[in-house]
Amino acid sequence: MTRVATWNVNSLRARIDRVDEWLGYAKPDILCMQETKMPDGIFPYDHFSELGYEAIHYGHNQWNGVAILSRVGLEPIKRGFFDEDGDGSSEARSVWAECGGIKVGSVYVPNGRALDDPHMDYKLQWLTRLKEHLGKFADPTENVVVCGDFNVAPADEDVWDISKMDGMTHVSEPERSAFRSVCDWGLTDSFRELNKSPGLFTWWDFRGGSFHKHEGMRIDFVLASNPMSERAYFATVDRNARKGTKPSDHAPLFVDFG
DNA sequence: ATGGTAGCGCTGCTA
Repeated sequence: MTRVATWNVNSLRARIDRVDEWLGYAKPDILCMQETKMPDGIFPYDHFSELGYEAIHYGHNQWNGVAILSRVGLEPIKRGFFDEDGDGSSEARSVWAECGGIKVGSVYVPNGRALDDPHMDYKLQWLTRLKEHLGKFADPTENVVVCGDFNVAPADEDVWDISKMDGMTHVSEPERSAFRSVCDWGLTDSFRELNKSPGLFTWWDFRGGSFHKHEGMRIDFVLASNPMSERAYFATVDRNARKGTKPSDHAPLFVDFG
């Protein structure tokens, strides 16, 4: 069994105790993290090594930052897309490695902010570039997982109340279309394949008690190529990690592959 | 009720 997890930690420095706690009981083999919000120079490689995890991190500053932890081996492949230099001139939104015979990507898709904001165009273009990158990274007949915060709720049942989302980001047709286009490369939303119920969320706004009102969205995914998808047999969101002291606004989710 | 909270880092930006 291989347990593949993804978690937008919303600052690794602020969340390190919660991450340690979660690694201790969830015991993922591979954990993709987003929004570490730190440069590579202070990423706690040694700390995770003591916990049995190899790691690759890509971050420049207090924004973005992505990582992959693995306890089944880790061969670094690329910081950023293949058309990015990974030395600081581009945003740190993707990192790529091979872990125990699985090609793994950890991605943090731009937020978009609003439908009429220039960042929305950037978000859509970034998703197009992600798909182009996948073509160079791997073949969909290989073992591939692309995990992360996509900032898109792909279907109406992935938000708490679609009637309140008219004109809002994360649910617009251009965003959903761009997400589907990435999946059309050869990736399946493995969590949804295994959990058909509506109202299963991975993110809740810090404001207004959204978590306790169950007002969230499902915007984090473990996307799996067919050889991986066929092996997926269990998936869940750990809502307990969204409770208690200093939680991230995202909960971790994982998929177990036989 | 056009707010609210969290993190970073220093005053406003990002989400």
